[in-house]
Amino acid sequence: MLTVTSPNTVDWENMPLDEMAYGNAIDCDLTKRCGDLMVDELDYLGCLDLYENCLSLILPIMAEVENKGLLVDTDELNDIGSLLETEIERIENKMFTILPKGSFEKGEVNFASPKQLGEVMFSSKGLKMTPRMWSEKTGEPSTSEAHIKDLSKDLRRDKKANESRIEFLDCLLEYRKRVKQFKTYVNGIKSALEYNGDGRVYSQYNFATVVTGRLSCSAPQVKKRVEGKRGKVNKIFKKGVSFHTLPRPDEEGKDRVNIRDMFIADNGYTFLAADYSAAELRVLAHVSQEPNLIQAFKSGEDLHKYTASLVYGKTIDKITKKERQIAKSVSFLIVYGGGPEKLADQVGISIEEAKDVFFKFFKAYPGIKFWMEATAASIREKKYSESIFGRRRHLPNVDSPNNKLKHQAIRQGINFIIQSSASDIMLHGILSLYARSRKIGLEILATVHDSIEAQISHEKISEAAEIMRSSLSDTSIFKKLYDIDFAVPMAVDVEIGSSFGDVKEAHFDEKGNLTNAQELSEYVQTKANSRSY
DNA sequence: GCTGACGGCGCC
DNA sequence: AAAGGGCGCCGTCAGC
Repeated sequence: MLTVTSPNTVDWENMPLDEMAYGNAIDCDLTKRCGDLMVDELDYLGCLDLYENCLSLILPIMAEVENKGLLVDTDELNDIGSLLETEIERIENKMFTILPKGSFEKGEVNFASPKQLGEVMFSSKGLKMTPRMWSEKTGEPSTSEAHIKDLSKDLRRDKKANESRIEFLDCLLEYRKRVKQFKTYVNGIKSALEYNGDGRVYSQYNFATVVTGRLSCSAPQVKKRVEGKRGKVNKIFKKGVSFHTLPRPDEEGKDRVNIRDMFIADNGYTFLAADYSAAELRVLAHVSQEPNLIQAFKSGEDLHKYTASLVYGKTIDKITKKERQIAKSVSFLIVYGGGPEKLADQVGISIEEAKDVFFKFFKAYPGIKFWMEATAASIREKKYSESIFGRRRHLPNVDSPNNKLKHQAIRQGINFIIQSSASDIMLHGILSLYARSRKIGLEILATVHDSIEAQISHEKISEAAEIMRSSLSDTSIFKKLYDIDFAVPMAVDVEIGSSFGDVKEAHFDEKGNLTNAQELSEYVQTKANSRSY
């Protein structure tokens, strides 16, 4: 609320209603007055259409999503919880046996403290490794994953002499991952369930957080004064988790822990997820108007294979997994502003090879290079960049005397256009879907940047799948609303299953009909029948 | 006991 | 020459 200067010290839950009503009234008044001014400003800047066609409409829809929340499978939660507990204990014990005898005993050192862990890894008392990356802010030796992997890779050159070090580093990464899963999700969801009391968890979708216009997602919290304690608010209760950071299992199926399995559709409902395939690269095709990239998307071929075939001068059927992976990486690095060094690091090739890949990529898609250069020039001149829907990001750092900041601003500006445009396409997709969802009873449960999660009663999965696919992929609305001829189709994949973590691809025929409905629905029903709800 | 900065890492 | 965009959340630690 606008009128609250220190929200963390206010006890909302115990506030008298009239006091809260008064505060809210002031907020409404101020918001309205600010709103009128801002509408004029939006009009002046050329993005009032976006606000009226999309942003103003989507707010109440997301409020509905927030209030609906998601059902948690508590059996799954408990299973994952005890699995993680024993796993964490096992790894921790193992780590202490690896350390030199008499150096660090269990209970004496906390691996979660980068400072203490640094002692273990780098001091003469510990594993005596030589650091080569340091924190930018504090100058302390880094214990980051990148550093650990780098050290580990080097140690493996003399495997015999470094056996225990390598093992420790492997354990450390595993330990961190499991601890994070346990602390953030098992603990987090358990305490949320305890507070909510309805078996559900909730997320909050924030509209004015992300510079590009993406929604951010966070766990709503209640600040509360606990009985028996004096003074102001002294406890924070979380009502859920951020849905945007839920981990995926390392290897689908192989990892026994899949945090996403804990989130399920309501009893009698099937879980559906629709996501745009390569949304940002499609936007890149549109803004750059690169003919080969446009053709790649129009062809309906696998994009990364298509790109690889241009880069390596081979037919698509000759493209190896590795070549496809390289083509995929280089595409995303372009969107983020990454260079050959990152590519080499990511896919395990030499920097020379990586430079060659970049060269050939730009040769295959010359319009991308041209667009990036033209865009950079425009950003330097105007000090801002602008998305296809008229959103702007101001980038004063293009004039910074600091080279790093200067180049960073250019990358941010280029990425802004792509990320922001993709984000608004998705918001329009939500609107289209919502408009068609009511009559079949489809309910949106969550959104994650380029995907929408929803539920539908079992018997209507075919209709629901088709509605999700067709609403999200409809680009004709951009012509209608903004006179934009979108250059490529927005392809959408739909998945259907028994939980957020357990979905299988839906297949459609040319007419858009779901062809594997029978198989999917049997699978989902079987799963649902085994649940206690 | 609280706050904010920081390291670290999850996702798109 | 070097260059990864955008977030949220956890624990630790220093400072008040």
